[in-house]
Amino acid sequence: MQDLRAKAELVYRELVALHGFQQLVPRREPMHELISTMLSHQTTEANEERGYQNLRATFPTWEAVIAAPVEAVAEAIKPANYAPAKAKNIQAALATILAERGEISIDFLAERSTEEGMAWLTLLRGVGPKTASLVLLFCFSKPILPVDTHVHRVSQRLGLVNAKTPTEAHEILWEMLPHDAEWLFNYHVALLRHGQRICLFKNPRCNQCPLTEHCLWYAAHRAE
DNA sequence: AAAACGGGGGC
DNA sequence: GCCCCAGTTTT
Repeated sequence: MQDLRAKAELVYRELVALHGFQQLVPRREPMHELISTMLSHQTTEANEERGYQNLRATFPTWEAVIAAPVEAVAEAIKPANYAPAKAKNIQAALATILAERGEISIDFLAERSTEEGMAWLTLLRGVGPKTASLVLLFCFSKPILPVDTHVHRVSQRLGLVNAKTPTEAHEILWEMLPHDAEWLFNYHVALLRHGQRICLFKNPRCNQCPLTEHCLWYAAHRAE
């Protein structure tokens, strides 16, 4: 177990160096993070960004998004996948947030514990554990690890975890990694970037990876 | 645990 | 044209 922790530190150093040290501050604006992450599911970063920019350009305020016909919101976020469902979810989320304190802001999450924040956010339709984790870590510096498919896959290939489900992968990583927001932020971002750019789901670019000698997947597939 | 949801862009 | 993608919800 202790050697796994050491390996995690090695992976952290190598991948943060490779993909650039990320600053946890200045933190992202919470509403931007929440809505853009809701848009991001099952689509690409470029489409998420276009949908978000188009949404903000179309409606002057979040209140205007709530007031608009759901079809108009769906049209604005069209580049994102599942636009009709996401439009409905975003309007409902904004209405819930407005009801919380009478203004469109989730800054009140700063005063809540990590667990309370997770519970509150995941009550929103269209917000699951990944989205909630990202908002709490990126915007409120809560020590929490978002385990998306990239973090899971890269951790798995490097032998850091051997888990059937994302939930199990999260439990193992949480036991192993430091519970420090900046460390977790860098780990998440570094493994995400690695998964997107080098450790691809299919045909990973192992010739660009500094960790092949520590990689179980590479050891099993190097003959191919 | 597995399927449904469902669309733009890269190859 | 085929297949993938910062996931969530429902069966």
